Amino acid sequence: MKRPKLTVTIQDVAHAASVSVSTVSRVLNDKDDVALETYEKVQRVIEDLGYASSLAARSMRSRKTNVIGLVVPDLEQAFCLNVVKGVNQTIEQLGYDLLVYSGGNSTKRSWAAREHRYVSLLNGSITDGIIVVTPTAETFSTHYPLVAVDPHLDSTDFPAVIATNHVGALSVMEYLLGLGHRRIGFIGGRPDLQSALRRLQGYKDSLCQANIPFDPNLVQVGDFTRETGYRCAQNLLALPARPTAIFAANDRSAIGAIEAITEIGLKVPEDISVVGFDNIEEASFVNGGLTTVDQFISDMGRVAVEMLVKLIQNQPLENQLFRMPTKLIVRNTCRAVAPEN
Amino acid sequence: MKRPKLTVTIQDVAHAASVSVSTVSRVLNDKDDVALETYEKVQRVIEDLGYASSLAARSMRSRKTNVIGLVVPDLEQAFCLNVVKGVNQTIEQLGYDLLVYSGGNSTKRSWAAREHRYVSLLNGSITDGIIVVTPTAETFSTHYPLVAVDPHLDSTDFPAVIATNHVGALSVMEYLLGLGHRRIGFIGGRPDLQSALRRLQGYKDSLCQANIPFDPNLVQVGDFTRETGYRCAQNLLALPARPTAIFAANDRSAIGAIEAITEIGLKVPEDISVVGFDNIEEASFVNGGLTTVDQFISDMGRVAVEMLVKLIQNQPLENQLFRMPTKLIVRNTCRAVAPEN
DNA sequence: CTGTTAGCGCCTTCAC
DNA sequence: GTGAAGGCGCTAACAG
Repeated sequence: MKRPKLTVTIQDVAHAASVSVSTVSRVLNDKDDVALETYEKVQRVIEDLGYASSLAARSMRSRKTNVIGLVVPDLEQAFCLNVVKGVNQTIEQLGYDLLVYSGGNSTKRSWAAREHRYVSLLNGSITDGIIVVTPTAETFSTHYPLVAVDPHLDSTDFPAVIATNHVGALSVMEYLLGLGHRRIGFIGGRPDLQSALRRLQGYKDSLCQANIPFDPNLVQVGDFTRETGYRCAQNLLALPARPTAIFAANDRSAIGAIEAITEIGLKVPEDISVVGFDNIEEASFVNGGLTTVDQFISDMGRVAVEMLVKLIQNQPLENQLFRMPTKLIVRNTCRAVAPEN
Repeated sequence: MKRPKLTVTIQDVAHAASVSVSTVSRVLNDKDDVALETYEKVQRVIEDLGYASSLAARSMRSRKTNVIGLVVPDLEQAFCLNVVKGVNQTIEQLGYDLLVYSGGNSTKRSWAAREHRYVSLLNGSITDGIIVVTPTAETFSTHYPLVAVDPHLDSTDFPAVIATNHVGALSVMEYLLGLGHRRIGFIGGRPDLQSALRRLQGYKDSLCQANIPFDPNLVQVGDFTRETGYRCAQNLLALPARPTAIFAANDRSAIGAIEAITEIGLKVPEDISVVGFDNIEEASFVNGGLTTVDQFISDMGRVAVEMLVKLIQNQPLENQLFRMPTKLIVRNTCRAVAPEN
């Protein structure tokens, strides 16, 4: 025996309202040519039956779902979370719905596979377009709109909005160098993350450009957490020639660093300058205000959505690549030092 | 003119492999009765064409998608994020895929509507079952498996796993009272959140049970952020009769409170005891270890998935309601005080 | 204004 | 072992 349907379908509604399926469909899609009376009757039945049209069937027929997909590697990274935030806000305004797919903490390899899988699973099927955050896969096999957020710069054959980590790091270094610092410690982030790598590169490039020899001891590898920021700073402080400034690859590391510095009786910025990266909420009130760089992450989400929607609506894109600018936020954790020699 | 199909369908594969659609379907679903040779040929074509079967069509036909939906109000709340984490891990192990729908910061009213909307949009259509985190809506019109995480205790007509906020608060108070504290300040959380309310209720109930009159001045309304924790603590400290202990409704508030206390030259726990709630990562190393209560949030996600999968597979549930236990983690921010009189 | 008809891409009998 | 046909729930023509 066939067990009774669990779903109430458009047919049930049509039946209950004594009209045809297409009439119900018209009501559903707010077509104009339905008699008010019929319209109301159908609406009432829909209410009564608690009917909701099946996304699956709808998308299959009309190739348009009003749903946007978002594929993110890890919601626990602040970066991803902020992108989601921006996307969410924009989506709502634009009248789309959002489906997020997030990998947990998969390995890099397995994530690339799942990323791929999800793009083809969703796009053109349940989703009108997809935004992929920090894609691991080099490319995607979808013929539907896709926008990447912060992909590897060199492997982008789809529209993207990218963070300017390198430029941001440069601006920090320029600032620090301008204040007279020469021994600048660097607390890195997770080496498996592009952003971390690019910030480090910015650090190195600045040094190089300023003709300051690169000292590997001044670079500590962290993982973007406060805790390791603390430990990395301890290592830096234990150096025979202690740095006069520390550039942490993100705010949380910077906060950890400040703790380590304070703990041994030194003061920020009097004794050591500290700069972070990200401009998280806490940054504004740590140690009287942490100098850091804002990269407008949630705006990246917004821009990505805007690009995607244009793509979906077949409108031209001004730029294939949107570079989200970066801004140094000077607060109270840096101080000029007298030149050494 | 009809523009060319963007998707490669099962038909295209069948054609390219010179077999029938049903054969391809068999390969896709790993049916046993396919000649090895045919199987491999089809697989190869699938690879070549980058074919991926349409979720929409598949779900429509087979009423089974292997996708689980998760509806959360706000990913920025630590609670939600941790649930997602637990869900994610479990999902992957169980071979399901996960689709998350998250409201941004909608108002409570509008969220209830969207919540409803999403449940009916997804369930039975694209999703085999749904988990709703801290549902706002009282009930849902779905005939498909649905599990709630931390719903209002009284309005649950579907399976749920609930946090034991009240019990947790009780255990904190028991501990504090046991240490001899009588003037205990409370820093509340967002009054629109059940968890905050229940923790407050636990505070009040404990007081009542211990025959300590409730003093409204000792209760400050915060919003679960470090910043307001800081400000609330300042208010508490400015009281004519300063509390000997502060119970903050979450760890971030507690951390803010410790900052405020330290700032005026007092010490934790020597001068004031502080307890948090949540046991976030930071808690373990703030001020030498924050005493707090762990509620195993990500485990709630895990349990919810397990319940849901049982439901999907038509297996019986041992309990309709799973109460996730709570555990007081005693660290270094509390101290006994001598009885007052 | 409303009903009828024909698929969308896929899976599942049922023949062969 | 494989192909053909029917239908899942819905929308988009086309008739009336």
